[in-house]
Amino acid sequence: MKTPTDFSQKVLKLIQSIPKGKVATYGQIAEFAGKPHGSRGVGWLLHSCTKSHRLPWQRVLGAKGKISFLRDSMPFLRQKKLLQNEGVVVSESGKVDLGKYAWKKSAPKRGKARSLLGRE
DNA sequence: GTTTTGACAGTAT
DNA sequence: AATACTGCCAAAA
Repeated sequence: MKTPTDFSQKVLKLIQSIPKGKVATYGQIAEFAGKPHGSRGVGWLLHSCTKSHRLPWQRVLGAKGKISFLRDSMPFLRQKKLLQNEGVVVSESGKVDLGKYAWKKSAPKRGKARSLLGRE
């Protein structure tokens, strides 16, 4: 409500809300932000935000927990390394075990009682 | 104000 | 199974 695109703010918030060792997908974030099909806007925002805020885009993977970049891409390797550093096991294909690292939306509402769901 | 792009996802063929 | 097309959103030119 108010300024432009709450969506972006939500997305940003969500990204920053991703705990270490966990990973979220564009679809998840988009859905949490209120746009089940706004994956594009999410990825887009991520890029924009990262440049300005340096968000943990590394924790944001593509669909199915797979990195969107090419396997031989430089960003891909960087991401993979970062994720591994976080404790996330990334396959050579750039796939992450969502069954273990899939991030659960804790509470996009900041300052509100965030129920500790997740619990792996 | 309109057009193009940008780190996607989902469904259909 | 892999590939193509479509749908969606937001920001920059």
